[in-house]
Amino acid sequence: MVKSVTLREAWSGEADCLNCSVRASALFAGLAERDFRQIHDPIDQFLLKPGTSLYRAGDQGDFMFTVRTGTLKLVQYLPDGSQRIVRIARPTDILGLEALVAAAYQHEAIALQTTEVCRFPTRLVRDLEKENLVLHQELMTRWQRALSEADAWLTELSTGSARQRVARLLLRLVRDRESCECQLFGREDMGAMLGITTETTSRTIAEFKRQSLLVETTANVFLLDIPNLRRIADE
Amino acid sequence: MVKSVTLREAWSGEADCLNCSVRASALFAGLAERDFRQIHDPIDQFLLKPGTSLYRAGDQGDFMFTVRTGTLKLVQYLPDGSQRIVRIARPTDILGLEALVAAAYQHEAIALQTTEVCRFPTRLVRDLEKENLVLHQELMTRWQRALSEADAWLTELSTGSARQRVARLLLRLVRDRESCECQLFGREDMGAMLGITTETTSRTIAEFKRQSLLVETTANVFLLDIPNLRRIADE
DNA sequence: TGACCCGATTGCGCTTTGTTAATGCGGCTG
DNA sequence: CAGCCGCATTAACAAAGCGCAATCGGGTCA
Repeated sequence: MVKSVTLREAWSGEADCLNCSVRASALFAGLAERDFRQIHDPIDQFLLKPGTSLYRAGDQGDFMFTVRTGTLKLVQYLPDGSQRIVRIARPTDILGLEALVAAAYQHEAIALQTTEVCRFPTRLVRDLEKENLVLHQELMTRWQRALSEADAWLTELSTGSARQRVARLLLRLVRDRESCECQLFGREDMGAMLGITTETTSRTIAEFKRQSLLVETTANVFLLDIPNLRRIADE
Repeated sequence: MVKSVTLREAWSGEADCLNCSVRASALFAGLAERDFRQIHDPIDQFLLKPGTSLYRAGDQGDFMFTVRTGTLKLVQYLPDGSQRIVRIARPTDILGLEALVAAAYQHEAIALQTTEVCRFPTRLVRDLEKENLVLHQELMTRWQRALSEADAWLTELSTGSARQRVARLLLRLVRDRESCECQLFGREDMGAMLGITTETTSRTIAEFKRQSLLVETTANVFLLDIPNLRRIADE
């Protein structure tokens, strides 16, 4: 079991949205300068250390978040206390979409790496969205993207043998990347993404390493043999 | 493997939305009478026999659908050709939401029972939604509901032992129902929902029957022993 | 009525995965 | 530097699920 740290002392300043480095692909990409002037509530930034919980399932959803850097996991818990990771969030992804239509968050969001997020009030989005067609369109697209991701996790990451699932997860981690290098997560987290145990995950990855499908460049950073992994994923 | 039938000869008339029996809980619940008068394209109804395919992944998404009666499965296929059912649609559910933001459908939709659906043009929703806040809100809620469902399938139906998964699926089928009676699907479909084989599904259900957790009233219709199934689901 | 078909069920051997515990390894702390 | 902690890996064994094939039961069709 992994213990999680609470969000605390993670505030790292107010955001400068107009000059945001991810603005072009962020939720607010469609806002004009005059729209930003309407924003009176401050948009805060947070710097999360790995293991920090951004919010928990059931928390009141007063805020939404944009990931600037790093990675978070969205976790749901089973009656027996074990966790299942239902999605991961990467830079430009939105967290807390559900707050727009529900009172509370549906997952716990926990940083997997050092992660920067921007926080903005849910009601800000609710207000802006009524008048701004681009934002509105963007929201629907985000929703659809989350749904596609969820479906892909079902078909790709929760079906087939452990070997196949691990291979598919690895491939997914380097998709739309220039390099075929990627930083892996802890074995327990990978298992929770794939619906298999920590040990099976570790065994499988160790085997991939022995077969040179994975080459470790730095601690937990690997080069992937994409063609052969793809063969395993599809067999 | 299951073969699917194509949508054909299934047209069953034009819909009378104002007097629709599921209107109160349908997507268009928020429309006033004058809104309906704006609708010039006809809204057609279809009656699907079990196994009929309503649309396929990749088909151009010109229409959306409301389920009036029956059940459909939303299927995605793996590279090896095996199917994974990612969701089921029941009365008042919307099919083809993704057509609002993507060019094509993401799944194949296949009737599991005799099923009635209403079909309306995607662009009708796109147009109405711009002006009608209630419809707009309703759409977001639907999207979120689909997402919650997908997440639940991951945590409840794709995690744990086959016994637990089957039990959880059964419980889910009678949730928000007055009676604890329900019509089951074919074992192959149930397996495809749970990520297990047809045989394992059959063995598990047969075992439940022997233990009287399930009592068959009619062909493939069962009474559930909810408390004990719940115990299995959570153990 | 008898041949046939389809889906459910069962038996059986085999592989994979889960379980439990031990071992290794690197980094951090006192 | 020794001890310790967290995580990955491995071993050994048990259990679960898979794959394949045979069987069963109902319903259909000629």
